[in-house]
Amino acid sequence: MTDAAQTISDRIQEKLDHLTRAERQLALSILENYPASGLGPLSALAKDANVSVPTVARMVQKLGYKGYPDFQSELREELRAKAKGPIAKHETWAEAAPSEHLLNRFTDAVIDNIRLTLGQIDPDAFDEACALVADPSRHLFIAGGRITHTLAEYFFMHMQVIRPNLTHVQSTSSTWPHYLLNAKEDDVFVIFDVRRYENNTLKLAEIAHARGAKIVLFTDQWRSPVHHLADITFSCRIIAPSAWDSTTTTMLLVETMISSVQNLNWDETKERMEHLEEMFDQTKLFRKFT
Amino acid sequence: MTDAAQTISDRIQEKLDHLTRAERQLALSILENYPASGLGPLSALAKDANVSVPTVARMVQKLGYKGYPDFQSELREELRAKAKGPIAKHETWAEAAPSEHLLNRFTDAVIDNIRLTLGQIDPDAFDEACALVADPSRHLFIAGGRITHTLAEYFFMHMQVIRPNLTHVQSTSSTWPHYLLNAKEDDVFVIFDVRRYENNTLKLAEIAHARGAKIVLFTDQWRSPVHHLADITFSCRIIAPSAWDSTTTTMLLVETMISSVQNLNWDETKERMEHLEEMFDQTKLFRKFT
DNA sequence: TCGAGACTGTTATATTTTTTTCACAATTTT
DNA sequence: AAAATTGTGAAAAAAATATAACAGTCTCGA
Repeated sequence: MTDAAQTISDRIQEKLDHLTRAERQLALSILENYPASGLGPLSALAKDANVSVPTVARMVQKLGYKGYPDFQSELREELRAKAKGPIAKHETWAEAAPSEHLLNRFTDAVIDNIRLTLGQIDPDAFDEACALVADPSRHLFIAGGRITHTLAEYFFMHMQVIRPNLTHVQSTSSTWPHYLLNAKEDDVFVIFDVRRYENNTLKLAEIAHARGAKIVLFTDQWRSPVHHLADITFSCRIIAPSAWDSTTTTMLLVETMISSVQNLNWDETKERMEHLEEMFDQTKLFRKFT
Repeated sequence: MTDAAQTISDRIQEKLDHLTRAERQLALSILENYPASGLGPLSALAKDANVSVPTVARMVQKLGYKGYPDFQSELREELRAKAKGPIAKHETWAEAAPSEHLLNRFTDAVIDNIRLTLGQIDPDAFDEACALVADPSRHLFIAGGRITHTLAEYFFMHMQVIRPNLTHVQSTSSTWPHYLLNAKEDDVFVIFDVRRYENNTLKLAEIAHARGAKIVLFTDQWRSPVHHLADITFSCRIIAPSAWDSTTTTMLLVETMISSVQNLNWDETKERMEHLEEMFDQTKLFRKFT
């Protein structure tokens, strides 16, 4: 444990379990900008982590240092050694694992996906899509297929809080709600379709398109055939070192859209969220934040 | 402080010619192990460079800083920026959008989450968890709560293809399958629990723990209370510029685990995937790949 | 539900360290 | 030799740290 080969970062992480709430909060804050934040004055660190000055002093000693200056000098020593060392590259994500480890390879691939996907996105189209989705006067249909079902559900769950007047449609479902057939011209469909593209989803899109509804499509880099019917298409790169494709990038886009729509409807959302909080408090479904 | 694009190292080197002998000696010493030596006390730096204390004070002001502490805080700021790495900063993701656009801010936050999360992961623990989950002789229970339900379902969906003998439990469900109460010692629970932590999930974990089953937990950086019962915990950073937390990082880990487990069980998975393909072809649920 | 105990922030103070500045002598440079 | 530079020693000022006492809060077990 007290081996010289151990970095202070390791040491903190190791003891993370034995720390109390405020101390853990502090520890995480230190790791956040490691090691810079630990090299400033104690008071600044405390403020940064939103804990009190004594908490910092107490934890540093708990970690086994004689005092804050002692802790700092070890940090500097580590920084010194690191700068000297031959391995200055920080290209691995899971630092404790070799770069060939799946953790690093997979993350590399996903970051690549994110980079390439975002690079192709037209921000105006994105904003336009958000505006469409945010408009409560349009009925919002959200549809996913077999794989994308979870994404659609995630999106639906959040939209439910943000706005009224929406429906979750599972394209693989044998029975579509009949009012879907009555979709109006002003309605919006958010459709998820990645390979392998599903016939049902295409049919659904055709119905929507025939009724003149707007279609926002999340698909992969090869583009679902729904693409021809969609008003706005987001194609996400989904390549991963796996037998399956990665949904992570699409998830990122979906979450960004949720955040954006939420901002557009903030007044109403706020109210709805407060109601939700109340409900949760009443049902005691959740524990108090610890 | 004047030029943002210039590092302090650059600044020192630039002025190197206009410095006197002792000052140059000091400057070179600072650059020797940069930036560590500049972050210690002034007196230590002076001693290190074999110059007097006033020389250090004089030069720092000559370089344009208000005082030694000012110089230090700039150094720390630089270190901070550098630690973020080239990927996190200095790059706009959606190139067509300004860096203040939500697309870029959100992605920045998520990349940060990924970096910090992966940095804390113990690859051995990860491999161990994958091995547990891959073992078909253990019954696999997958449980998620309100928010994490979609993640759990996504994981379950893929595990279904990879291995038999598994169950999806929705912790918020009013009725848990009765055989959950008969969980054996060798069984494995994969539990998702992020804030706000759910009491039902904790109860479920307690049952599992009481029966001696293994518990693998996916939680957030603050750690669900289930953590105390879990054999292996993955804490994912979930901060985002949004009223909600981001699940993207957790999704990344889940997908990595899926990929890893799939590799471990490849022989069987292959067979099952082929069966699945056949089924899909027969039901004509999917279109041919175009 | 209640109470003991642990945890944390607040406030205050003592202590230590660090920084800044000074005057002046020694040394080097021009 | 004059001017600039540098170190020495010291001391004042400022900042940072360590510690204590205490009250409010939360947790957990009875």
